[in-house]
Order: sequence, then C-alpha cells, then structure tokens
Amino acid sequence: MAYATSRFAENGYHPTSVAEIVQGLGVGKGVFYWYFASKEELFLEILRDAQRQLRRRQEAAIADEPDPVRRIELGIRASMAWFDQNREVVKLLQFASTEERFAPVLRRGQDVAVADTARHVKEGIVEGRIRDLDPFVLSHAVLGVTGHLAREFVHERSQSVDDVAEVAVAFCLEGLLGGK
Amino acid sequence: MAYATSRFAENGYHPTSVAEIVQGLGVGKGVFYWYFASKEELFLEILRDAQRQLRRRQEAAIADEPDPVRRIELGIRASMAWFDQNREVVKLLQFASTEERFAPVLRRGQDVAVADTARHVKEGIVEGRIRDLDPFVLSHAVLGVTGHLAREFVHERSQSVDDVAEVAVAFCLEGLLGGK
DNA sequence: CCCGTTCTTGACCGGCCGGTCAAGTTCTCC
DNA sequence: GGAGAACTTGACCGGCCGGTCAAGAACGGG
Repeated sequence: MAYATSRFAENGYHPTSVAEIVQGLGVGKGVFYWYFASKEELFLEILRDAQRQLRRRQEAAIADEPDPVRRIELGIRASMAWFDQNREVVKLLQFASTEERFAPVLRRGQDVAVADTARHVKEGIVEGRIRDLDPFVLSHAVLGVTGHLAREFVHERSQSVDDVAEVAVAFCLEGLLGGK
Repeated sequence: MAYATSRFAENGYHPTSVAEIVQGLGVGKGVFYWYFASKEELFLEILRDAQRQLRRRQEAAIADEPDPVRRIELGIRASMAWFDQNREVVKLLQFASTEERFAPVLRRGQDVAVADTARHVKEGIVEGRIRDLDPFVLSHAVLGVTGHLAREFVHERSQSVDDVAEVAVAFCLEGLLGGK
C-alpha cells in the first residue's frame, strides 16, 4: 500500500496501472486481487487510512488542552506537521476530491475533522472570545488556510513547517489586520 | 471547448475519452485533431482560458479602488463570484494541480494572481494597516480560504455566494478572534 | 469552372488496461 | 503426511483509448 501510494502520488491515479504496481513490488497480479477487490478499493483504503491517521494525530496533539482557542492552534500545527510528513497522501486526498466516486469517503472524513474544530469554535463563541459567525464556515476556513499553505509553502517551496504553521496560526486567529 | 470542459468536470480528465467528446459534439475525430494537437493541449487551453478570465474579472472589480485593504476585499468577492459561475472550471483547476504535467501552466497563473494580491498586502503593510508578515504567505492564505469556502459552501452546499463571501472577508481581515 | 487550401469524416492501428483464472505452491492443523 | 485452505503466479481476455490517415467535401480566389 505504501508503494501504491507513492506511485499514485507521482503518476496520478489513472495513469498508474495495476501492472505497474505489482511489477514494482515484484509480485504477480493475482496477489493484488487477492487482497483488494479492485484498484479503486485499494485507493479508497489508502484514503481511509490517511484520514484515520490524521485524526489520531490531531487528537493526540489536542489531548488535554482546556482552552478552545489553544486547541484550534494545536490542531493547525498538528495538521501542518502531518501534511509535511505525508506529502504523497495529501496529493492523493486532493486528487480524490476531484472525482465524484471518491467524494463520499472523503466527505465523511472531512466532516469529522471539521466537526471537531467546530466544537472548539463553538466553545470559543460561547466564551465570547471568537466572533459570532457560523462555526462550520469558520472551521472550513481554518482547514482551507492550513491545507493551502502546507501545499504551497511546505510542499512546493520546502519552507520550514514551523514558520509556515506560525503564520497560519496568526492569520487564522487575527486575520490580516489584527495582532498589533 | 465548453462541452469538453463539462465532460472533464463531470467524468474526470482521464476517464473522458476524445471519442466521447467528439461524439457528444456530433463531429468526427479528425476535426478534434485539426484544432488541437492532443487531448492534453485542449485541457491546457481550457486552463489558460480560465486563468485569463478570472484575472480579468478581478482586475475589473478592483479597477479604481484606492484603498489596498478594500482592494483585497473586492478581490475576494470577485473571485468568489467567479468560482460560483464557473464550477466546472474550478474542478478542473483543482484536478490540474494534482498532475505534475499541468503544474507549470497552473503555477504561472497562480503566481500572477498571488503577486497581484501581494502588492496590495505590501501597500497595507507600508501603511501600517496590515501586520508585518510575509505578503506572499498572507496572499496565499487569502486565496486558500476563498477557494476552499467556495468549493465547500457555494459548490457543495449551494449556499448564497454573498453570505459566504461575507464570512470569507471577515475571516481574512480579522481572523477568528477579531471584529467586535 | 477549376484547382489548391481548408476542413471533416470515421475506419483503423498499436498498445495498454483492469480484471480473470487455471494452475500451481505454501501453510496449517489434525 | 495428507488434505484442504490460504496464497501466488502470469498468460490471457475483451475492450477501450489516443492518435493517424486516406478519402473526400466545402470553400474561395482567379
């Protein structure tokens, strides 16, 4: 599955043939279809796995932080770190979002992640520390910033994860204008 | 090209065959290869066209607004409106960013757009109205928020463009914490 | 009215692709 | 040690795909 992930990420899902995967692995085609029902099923498995991993990572990072705003910040940093260490998978997730047939799986995972963040946002709103806007939209905004900055600066431009995460947090919390 | 765009957006680039496109158009295959060197070339043409359109739209919206911060805001609203009216193309742009071979064209267009925004951000920093962080990172952050919110709420959840744009602007300018 | 250019057709080609399957080989448990 | 389950092989299949091309049709200037 690791090898398939890197092939898919490098060549794209469609241009990567099952023959190519099994050949690179030095096994026969039969063994592929023994473990996976189809090429699509393998891809979905990779997707589900990735989402599970990311979620665990976020939960671990947030663990026992009581402050909702700090929790959001830790979530951003944890996501950024995971994006950094799983570039290939990030590419696959992005590709998956462009194909209707992968949407359901993707959607489920993203909804879970957003719901997590939204909970903290809601808490923040109740505490009067976060402005009273739709928590789901705000969560998605955070997710959008984090993902995009990770792809553009950590992946493409190889900038330091911490530096990018720093700016991402600053931007998400106080926008362009805030923060002295 | 319009028909091809909708086929690509609905079925994906790879799964859509040239035969399918020309059949849907009621023409022979030869006419396709008379006007386009290859399937890939057609796709690139669509991409370039889209980027040109979006850029024109943004420039028109910003036109003669002197305030850099207002310019950024108008840019966000214009982008959001364009994303709303060009869902198919947005999908294609997103797909293109996952395939190495389309990256160069995509990159060039995005760099131009980001450079535009970054100019306004820089002005804002000079005026002391925007915090002193890397203007390119901030511009990408704005772009990330706008694109993601458009896809998630305008495209997927069919929410009103204006409402989403409103939140996007609020978030970009003042983040989660700011704004009363 | 004719001839060269532009444009159009669709059968065809070589090649690849996802998936199957008959034929093994290896493992496991009695 | 034997029998059945678990696993592995790779040739093979039907089908599709991007792209070519010989054969025209339509057009346009002289």
